[in-house]
Amino acid sequence: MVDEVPPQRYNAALANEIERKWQDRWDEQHVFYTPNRTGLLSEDPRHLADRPHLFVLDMFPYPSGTGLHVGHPLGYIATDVYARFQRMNGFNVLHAMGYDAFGLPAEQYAVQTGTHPSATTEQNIATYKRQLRALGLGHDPRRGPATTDVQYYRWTQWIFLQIYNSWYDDDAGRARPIATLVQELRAGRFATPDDFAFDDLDPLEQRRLVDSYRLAYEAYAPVNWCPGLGTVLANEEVTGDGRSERGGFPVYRRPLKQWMLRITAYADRLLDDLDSLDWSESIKLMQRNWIGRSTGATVRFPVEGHENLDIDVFTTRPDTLFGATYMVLAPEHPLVDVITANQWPGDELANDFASNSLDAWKGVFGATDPPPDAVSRYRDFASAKTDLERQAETREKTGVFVGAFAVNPTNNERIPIFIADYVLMGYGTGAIMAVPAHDQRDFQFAREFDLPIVPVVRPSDEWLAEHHAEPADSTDWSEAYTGDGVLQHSANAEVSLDGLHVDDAKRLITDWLERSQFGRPSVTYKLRDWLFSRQRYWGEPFPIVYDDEGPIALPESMLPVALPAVADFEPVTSDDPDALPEPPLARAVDWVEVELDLPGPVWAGYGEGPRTYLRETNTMPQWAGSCWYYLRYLDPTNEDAMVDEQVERTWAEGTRLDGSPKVGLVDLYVGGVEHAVLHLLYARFWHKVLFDLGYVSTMEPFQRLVNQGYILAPAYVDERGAYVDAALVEERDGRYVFDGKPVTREFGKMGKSLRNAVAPDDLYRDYGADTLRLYEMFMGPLDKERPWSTVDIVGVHRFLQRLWRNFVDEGTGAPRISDVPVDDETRRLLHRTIDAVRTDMAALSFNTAIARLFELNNHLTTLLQSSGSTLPREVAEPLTLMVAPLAPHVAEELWQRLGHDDTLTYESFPSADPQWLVEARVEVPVQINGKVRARVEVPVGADVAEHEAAARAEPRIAALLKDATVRQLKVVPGKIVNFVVA
RNA sequence: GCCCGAGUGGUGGAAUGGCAGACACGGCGGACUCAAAAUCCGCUGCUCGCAAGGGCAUGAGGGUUCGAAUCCCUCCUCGGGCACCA
Repeated sequence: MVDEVPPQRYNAALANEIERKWQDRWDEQHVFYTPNRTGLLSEDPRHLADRPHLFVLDMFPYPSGTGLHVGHPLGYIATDVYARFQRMNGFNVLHAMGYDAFGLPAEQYAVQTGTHPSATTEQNIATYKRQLRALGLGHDPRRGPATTDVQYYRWTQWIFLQIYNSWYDDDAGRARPIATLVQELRAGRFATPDDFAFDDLDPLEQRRLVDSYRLAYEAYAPVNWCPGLGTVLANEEVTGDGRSERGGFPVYRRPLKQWMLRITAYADRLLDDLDSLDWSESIKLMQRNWIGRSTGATVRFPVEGHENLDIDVFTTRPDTLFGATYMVLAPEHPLVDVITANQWPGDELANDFASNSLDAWKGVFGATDPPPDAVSRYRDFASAKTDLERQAETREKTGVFVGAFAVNPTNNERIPIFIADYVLMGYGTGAIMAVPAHDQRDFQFAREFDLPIVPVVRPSDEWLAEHHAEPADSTDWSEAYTGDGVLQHSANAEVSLDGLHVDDAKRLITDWLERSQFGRPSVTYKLRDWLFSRQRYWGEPFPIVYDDEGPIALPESMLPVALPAVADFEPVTSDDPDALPEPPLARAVDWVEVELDLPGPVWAGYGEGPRTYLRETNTMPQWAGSCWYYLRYLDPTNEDAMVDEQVERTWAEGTRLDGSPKVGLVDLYVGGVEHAVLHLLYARFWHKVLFDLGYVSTMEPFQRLVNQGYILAPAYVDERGAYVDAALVEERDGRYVFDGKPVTREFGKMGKSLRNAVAPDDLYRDYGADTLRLYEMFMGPLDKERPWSTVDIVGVHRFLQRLWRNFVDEGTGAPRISDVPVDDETRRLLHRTIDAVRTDMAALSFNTAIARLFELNNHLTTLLQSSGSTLPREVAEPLTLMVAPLAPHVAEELWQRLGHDDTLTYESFPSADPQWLVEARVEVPVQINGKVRARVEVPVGADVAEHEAAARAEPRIAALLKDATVRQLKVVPGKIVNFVVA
């Protein structure tokens, strides 16, 4: 005989029933429709548009074929709780969810399943929508576009056109429309070929000149070529060990013609504007490091034997210029071919340098052959290495002398020129002056190649002692000295740095360099321009066509350029590093060839009547669609503009946490830390371009950023080192067994690769969505990683069950509510709880907010048990409203059973009455020598003397103080009493 | 190698200069039950003690302070980022 479960017990079955009911009702009644103040979507039956606006955003998901696991919605739940909380605080909250659906994985999934990516993408989005709806997320369903919608990517293409049709005016410090560049060129502001007036240039020259200034441009430059994926990649998509972030295929540096976006023009603003954002310091730091601004000087080194030929180097240590004893160019440096000598220098070398140097300088590459052969052999050696191999070689210094000399402009010493792969073409000028005494890499190279090491900064005595070194003789140093010190050996007829410290020496030598025209102050960045084209099918086509001379942008009227529906969409992949990129769209011959009559000025290549063009066959990278989706949420149905100006302005109004006006459009942005430099840098860049061109009114996209921690889960490895399905592993006596064989447990990020994903559908079935929501919020602070533990879920499920039972008779389902006033103790607890929950929710500290609600509910449980009475409405209603953001379905159901007809979504969040926050008396711990020995009660507001009297009157304290001398007494009223005794 | 961040009961965590361990899981004991599950109640950092009570405890060591998980220094471990960036 099995006992009946009470029909109205809050269990999974009842929870599911309640959840379905409220999800349907929210949909039917358009509860989460967020009105715009003007324009489209301004229908506003609830009069929300007059409220202050708040934009709460999640990083939108990539709809993969496997659906959601419980790690995904952590951030979505958090933003939903926050959005619901702020709706109850009187905000008109914009909260929606779109889909980032172009990109590599969708294409790979399509290849695997043999289905077209448009079909799989549609299915995957449907799955995600179903799973997210079941969580009860209060999204405005009208505002969630997919980046693959043609009506969406039409505007992605439009933004690309704005970028293409802009140039960066360094003097104005912002991007401006390309037409203004033409005005400036006509006015003679910038140099033109052979100093011809702009209008005297032929149209092709004009076009090339203008193209060279655009923020989107084609460049033939070394790029990251990944044959395993069949596409090129951005720097940000290549891991530290030279592999593709997606798939882990080797990546090679190859010079290829590709589209680039001039993000470097924004380097300073991307760096400086971080200060005005409410982001964690660690994310800001990651962006700062990625941008990598270095200040120093560019110095011009004349090349011996070449009239008017100089090599520019960038250095952060111009103070050490007198110590530059050789020079190094990157192997790919364009001047290498010009300066490489035909023969090794002869006897004069022995006069200037140690007699055995030349053989050392030739290294292993020039032993017998003349310099050009040595150079070309070294170049082959260097370019054959993948980044991975370079890494593995523990930074052994290699290189070769090119047989030529430069002149150190400070002292006219001739210094040999080398090529070496420790100098990178892509950074600074691709050439360095080497100061081996004060740079560790140069030091190692100098040791390897028997080059002079001249110390020009005198190290501290401690350093010299530690390195057993003599200051004058650097040859016995064990490493370079990079610290501060006093300059020496650094004087010529015009300038002397001797006796100065490093910072002063930098200033003085930079002045001298400018005066003598050998250099100038300069700034260099690690950030490179953004490689923006991919050889993929599943991405946004470029609104670009080609004539014989180069690219031409299509006019806005020809948007969208729809992605042709081809059956043959597979990328051409290879394991041959020498394979060349082949965009799949190039095979869509009918689409590629197009006859157009392009209007526009002659200098842009337009206006020649109908003619045949070839379309650009590369597509945009996945980041393109995610760079601006938050803007489309504002005005998703607008067919005339990316976003209506008025609408954008209303959502841009608002304040930061400290009350100052916000500079970022989105009030709260929550997402994974993996986008710290990729998406977040790209999106900031696009937003700034749109800001410069007047399409948005804020200079930043995201005011407050919170990175949610990953959900970790146990993963199990078998004897061969392979991951096994975690769901099928059993625990036996503390050991783990899979299919009868022992496996070892580790913890890792939940997901497909570790085979440890837990599907939300199972949890909806076993506990309900409210329980899942509450559990994910209760596990710990939002920004910390946390281990998933399915057993712990029962704790929050029990809470909901007790809450339900306190409100509702489990047998009949009738509410157990009365209108009698509560006792003072309960009322105090209620108001303290309200106060704490408000603070915690505003701070996204949901775990502690939930703990406070547990306490209140536990108190009510005991209260009802002891009195057997019904729950006073005075506490029932605020408790329901406080639970609502976290567990909205059950809260709505209780609210209804409390006698309310309308949704509680727009009810006011309870406010604490200050009168009930203060206690009449307060318990204060009494310490003796910092150890708590007793507690005494004093009236609130008691002074120091009252505290002391109360403490001394306490029997235990009195006994302990009886034979002791009180040397000091510390009282913090209401907090602590501390006797310091001898 | 450089730069961040984090180390608190058996577990997740709370406390950001003033009572360490809120809240929850797990465990132990009890009530209900023929029994079990569910539910409810109590106990639960370690240690000495029959008890009253004492001692020890926030990765390790030192410092500042009447008082330190919290601030400072050194070290250890783990996690993350960057990595020949001149």
